[in-house]
Amino acid sequence: MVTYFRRMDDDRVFKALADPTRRFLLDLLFAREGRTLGELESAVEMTRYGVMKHLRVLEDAGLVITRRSGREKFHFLNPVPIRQVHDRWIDKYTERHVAALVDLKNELETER
Amino acid sequence: MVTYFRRMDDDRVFKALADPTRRFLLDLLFAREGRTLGELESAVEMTRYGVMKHLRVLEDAGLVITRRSGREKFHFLNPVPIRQVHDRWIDKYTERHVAALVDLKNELETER
DNA sequence: AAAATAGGTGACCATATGGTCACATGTCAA
DNA sequence: TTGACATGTGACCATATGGTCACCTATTTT
Repeated sequence: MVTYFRRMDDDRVFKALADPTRRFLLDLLFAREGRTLGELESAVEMTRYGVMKHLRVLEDAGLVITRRSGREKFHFLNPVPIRQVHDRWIDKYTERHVAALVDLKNELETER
Repeated sequence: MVTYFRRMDDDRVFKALADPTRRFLLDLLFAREGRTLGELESAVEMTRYGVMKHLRVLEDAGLVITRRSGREKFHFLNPVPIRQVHDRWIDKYTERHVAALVDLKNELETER
């Protein structure tokens, strides 16, 4: 029960990952970092305000890091919180097995 | 945009992880697997129905696997979807660096 | 067979969340 | 310095989500 409350902090990370649009924004930044709001906006079927709100959520969660330059704001993906999610439920010992299993699954699925 | 829609499937995994109670249930199963509903219920301040609903969501997402025996139902943690989340935004090359960084962070924080 | 135990369903309600709009600020170019 | 560009804010609304309750089924025990 202690854990229950202590962990409430990373609520923001999981809440941020819960929305498909936000995950897609992370995908875009994963493919190529340093994008501006306008650039991201054009990739999603949504108004600028919606995208901004999503980016705000991602930034608050620490999943996206920004850097301003003049009137532009560049967005970068931060993988650290993702790794922490991983480490929460996959310990060092089982990691090898699980990773191998997932890799195998991917191979089998792409082979077809 | 293709990715955007193709990935809609794992919506369930992220939605499942979005709730603190569900994450706590995963913590409980991570600590010791094979728990029954009644056992999990007593660890959370919530009615049995709430816990059941959460377990259902976790099961639908594939994060929890169950096995019935008589009138009891045992719950087990499945780490595979967690690993898939990891692999989506952390590639093989940066994994080493990120993992080392997170480990270092943990050391520094527990040292104090 | 009756009672107790373990789990399950559908409806219901308060609140949280995603998305848009009107309006506003700061920066660059002509 | 005027206009265009890039990003920001607060209010607002429809829908999704978490939690409870009344009621129900299946299995074990006495």
